[in-house]
Amino acid sequence: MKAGNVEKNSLSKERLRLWLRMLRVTRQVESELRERLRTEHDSTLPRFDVMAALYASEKGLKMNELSKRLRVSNGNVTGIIDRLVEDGAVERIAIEGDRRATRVCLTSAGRESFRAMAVEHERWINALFEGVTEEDAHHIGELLHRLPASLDDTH
Amino acid sequence: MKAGNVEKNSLSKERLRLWLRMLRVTRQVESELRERLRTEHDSTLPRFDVMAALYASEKGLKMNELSKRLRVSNGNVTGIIDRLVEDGAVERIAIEGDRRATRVCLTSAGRESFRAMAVEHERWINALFEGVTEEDAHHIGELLHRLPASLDDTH
DNA sequence: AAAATATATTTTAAACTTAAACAATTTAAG
DNA sequence: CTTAAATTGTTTAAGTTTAAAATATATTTT
Repeated sequence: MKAGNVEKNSLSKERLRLWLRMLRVTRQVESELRERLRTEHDSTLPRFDVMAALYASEKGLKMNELSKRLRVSNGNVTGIIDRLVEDGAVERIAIEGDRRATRVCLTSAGRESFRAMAVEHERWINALFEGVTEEDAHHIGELLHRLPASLDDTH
Repeated sequence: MKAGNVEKNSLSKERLRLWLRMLRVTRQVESELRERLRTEHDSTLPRFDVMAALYASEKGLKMNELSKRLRVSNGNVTGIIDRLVEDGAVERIAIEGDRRATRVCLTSAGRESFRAMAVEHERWINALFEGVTEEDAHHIGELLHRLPASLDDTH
């Protein structure tokens, strides 16, 4: 085996190790957030994500946009929105000029409810990442920003 | 507002940003892996994770250990193992001396099948993380290793 | 030994997830 | 204008996921 292959191999292993660690940390944090959303706000992570996307957009989003924004299947979004509508947190609004599409908005109750969760969410994250300095956060953030190279991030 | 609060606030925001990026990258990679496992190996990510854990242990694992190792509920493991058994990749073996517990092992077909997937899996990761140098991988890996501080990693 | 407690796993109910098939509507081509 | 193609959203089938209840077995207490 040539020296080049040895190096390549070792780099490959190091990248694999990095991926496994990212996966572990992400799952831990997700699990923690899920638990707290459930016990303290009677909600779930998918609901929170959808509400966050809607909160950020002034006049709501089409189902389509929501599904692209969150990178989940459109069928998935349908189900989550159904449940949020049942709970009165979200409403579907017809779009004039296109009878296929629907615009989805937070109700004022939904907006209120999200605000409460978001404040705590930031606190939780801040506490979970206690060991990360601003420099670390910035540095890792920059690296992740251009990663993974082969996956297009634009939509 | 005091200066301390401003800094604290900014750090908190930076950590939140880091978390959101980690989440985005992790989901992208997971989605990519899921797709390739499905199309190229007629398998799934949870199956792969379970098989990886079993492959790494010489004489299999108890359902219990598997669920702790993968940080998923025990009921979840039951379902995944059920399907792997159907596929002939895994077998349940009684434990002498404890009729509650079951040991779960890869069959030789399962071991074979996992090996094939694992080789490609490492290649995929290596390609997806092409932009990460060995130094970066090592550095981020070290940081993630001791993160998140508040979550105990021992079980 | 009987009762209480702990452990190991499965079952259940509800939600989430995807891919694929479908229905409705709009847009584009001819 | 009329048909073909593309877009938007829902439905369906299969699998994943969790928490909680249920079951079965083992261990400890009394």
